[in-house]
Amino acid sequence: MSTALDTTFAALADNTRRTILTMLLEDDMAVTDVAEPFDISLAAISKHLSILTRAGLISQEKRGRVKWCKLEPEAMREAIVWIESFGQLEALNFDAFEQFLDKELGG
Amino acid sequence: MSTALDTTFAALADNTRRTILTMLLEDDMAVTDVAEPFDISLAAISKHLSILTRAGLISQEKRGRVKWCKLEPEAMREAIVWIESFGQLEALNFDAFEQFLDKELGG
DNA sequence: TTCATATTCAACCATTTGGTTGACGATTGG
DNA sequence: CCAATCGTCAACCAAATGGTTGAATATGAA
Repeated sequence: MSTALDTTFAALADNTRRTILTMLLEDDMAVTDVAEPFDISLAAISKHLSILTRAGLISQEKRGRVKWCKLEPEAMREAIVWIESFGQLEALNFDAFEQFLDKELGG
Repeated sequence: MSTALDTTFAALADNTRRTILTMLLEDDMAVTDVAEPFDISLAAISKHLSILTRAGLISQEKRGRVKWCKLEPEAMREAIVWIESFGQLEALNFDAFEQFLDKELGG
């Protein structure tokens, strides 16, 4: 089974896709313009965009013959929560945390 | 070409591996004990651990016939830095959480 | 030494990925 | 209407994943 978090992290696990997301921070872009700086085929970019869309990280809307790509940063929230929570838990000595929880919740 | 960030995100893109990392927050564990709660073969777990090791997220040290797995959370730092650059999502206020914990546990 | 435990390796399978090329459908401008 | 542009689809390829089973390797214990 593949969770939303799986899909998000998998989408982020490729430099081309991360670069595309960064490009889209600035503004919405047409597929052709997204592809322009890369050295791979338009079809390859189209696949990357599909993966980003499936992960919810971008949305695509066709107007005329141009398909516009728009960043959807909300989709990253769950991943951020996971990774930052992990960091928090790690930072605060687990034993102390457990003792704290026992005290607060236990009984 | 596959960057460190690629490898880290790819390693995180699987629920079994994320669960393993969470388990290791508490303490170092032997491979067999890591495998225990999961419903898949030991060999499958062994592969997951290889992927985590390759990503630097854990280290493994053999003592006797037991191989101990240890969390290496530093490996997540680059990923955290990247993901945080999408900062509109910093709406989820972790600072407050940290301050709360400092107050409760600190001293 | 012999048996059991801990872990990996090897071979296999199905699915996904990241790329290619070439054809195709839709749309727009002349 | 015709040609160019935008983008996807289809078929293919090589490599990686996530899983299996069964054999092999280390090590420890009796």
